Amino acid sequence: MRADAKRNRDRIVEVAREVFRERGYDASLDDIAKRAGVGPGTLYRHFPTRDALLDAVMQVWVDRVTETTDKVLTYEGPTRDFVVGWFEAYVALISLHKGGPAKITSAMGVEDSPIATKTRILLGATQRIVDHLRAEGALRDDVDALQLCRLAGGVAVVADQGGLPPEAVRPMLEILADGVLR
Amino acid sequence: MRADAKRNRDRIVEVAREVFRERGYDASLDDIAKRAGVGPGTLYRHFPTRDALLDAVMQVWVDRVTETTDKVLTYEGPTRDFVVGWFEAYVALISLHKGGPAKITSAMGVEDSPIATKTRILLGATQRIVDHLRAEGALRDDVDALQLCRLAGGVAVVADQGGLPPEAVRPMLEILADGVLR
DNA sequence: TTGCTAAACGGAGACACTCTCCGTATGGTG
DNA sequence: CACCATACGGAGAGTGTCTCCGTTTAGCAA
Repeated sequence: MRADAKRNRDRIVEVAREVFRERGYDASLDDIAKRAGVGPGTLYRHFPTRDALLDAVMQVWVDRVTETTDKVLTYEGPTRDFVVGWFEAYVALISLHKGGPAKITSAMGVEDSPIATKTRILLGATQRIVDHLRAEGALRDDVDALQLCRLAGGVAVVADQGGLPPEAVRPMLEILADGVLR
Repeated sequence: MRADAKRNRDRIVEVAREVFRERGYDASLDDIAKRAGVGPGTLYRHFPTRDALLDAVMQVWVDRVTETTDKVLTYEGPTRDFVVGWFEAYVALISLHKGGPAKITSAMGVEDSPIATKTRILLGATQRIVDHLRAEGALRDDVDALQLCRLAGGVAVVADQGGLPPEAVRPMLEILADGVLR
């Protein structure tokens, strides 16, 4: 890749990250291009679809998922709190910008989604949590990581779209936790 | 209201119902106007916003909610099945057209929403279910109707946006049921 | 350094959707 | 049957998406 191309690409991603956070996932792409000081053509060449851009924006985020999972896994205490803790972390991870939860959760389990890379990473992280719980024999047999992602994702979507405060979200996550544990 | 006005209004609602079901809540309003054989101005005069139109489209649906609730309440059998039954009915009710679950669930509990009438009806129906469960002492104390709507709504959103089949939805509703019961 | 070319740029503009304004048409009434 | 409040509908402004293509430039080879 040519140096100028890389420079522009990076700049677009950086601007997009800000704009998505400020204005949500629906922000105008031409506007992002303008703010990045490039023409719309340049933006669309680098990122043919909105999802492609989102995918790039989220690259940094990938590392955070692993970190967060590591941290949650060190928790020593009641299993229920452990699960609720994971759910809260999960919701926070997918709620980085408005519209994120819906985007991610509806792509969950869909192999050919444009953001499949990202959902696979989340699923992998959740699988680690599931394995941990299975080892303790604390999880219901008929529950898998995909379901956990969808359930917590559902709550996150509702919270995101309805603008719910954390104190309204936690009780719902507790209900989920009680539902998935033995 | 003048006769021609009423005729046009009814026709628009009828067409909108079809189009929303076929194409989802994002369908073009000008297109609906065209299909109804009226100008965009006419559509927008009758329904200043997309939500106003949706509200009109859903009027019939209101009756169905009450009916369905009545029916669910006659069920005699295990409490868990009763709750799962209600959740399934709830999800079906709000999934009449694509995008419906998100629209309804994010408006849930928001007083000044354009579709507040509809969410209040759903909330009322769910309250009847909650009362029934309370009488049996089967429900957790810290759970209310609003939470139930949001939880089931979350699952419905995920199912709707991800195109999940019923057999993927039911287990999640069972988990919810186990979470909310004592 | 210079010249060449593939790669990249960027903006004009086609297309689509939303929503409004206003000249025209008409139903209902006195 | 004449009047006019009510309703119609389409032209068009505003905004966003996305493409095409003429212009520019980075990077390399001589």
